[in-house]
Amino acid sequence: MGKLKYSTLKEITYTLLQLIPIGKVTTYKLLSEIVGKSPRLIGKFLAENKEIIVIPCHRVVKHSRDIGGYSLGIEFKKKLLEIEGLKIYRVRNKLIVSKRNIIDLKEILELR
DNA sequence: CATCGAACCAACC
DNA sequence: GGTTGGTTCGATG
Repeated sequence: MGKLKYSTLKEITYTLLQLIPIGKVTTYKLLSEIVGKSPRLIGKFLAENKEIIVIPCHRVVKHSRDIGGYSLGIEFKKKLLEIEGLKIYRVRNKLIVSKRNIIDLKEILELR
């Protein structure tokens, strides 16, 4: 996805988020590979997300499986994910999601 | 395993 | 031009 403006890329990212099933998460990196921008920028898009309800930005974690950040606090993010059925482990002051819960949207979209 | 620095890229100042 | 993000990766101890 080459020459698109910031606001368009952001909308695309938000649309992709809607495709993540409840009980699954994806990562900043996997999203960045679809959008064609840096994971850092994907994080920025999510941080600017105001529609916390309709746009499920809590379903994005770091590629290291660390739960990552959340504008309403990572404890709340943890709670939301647990409500959706994910198991989250606390490993030495880090919150980790298990690998089988992480999906790559490229597979759903058949982008290969 | 923990810490660190660099790469990342558009917005904002 | 420098700083700033809900990040990542490789190097180092």
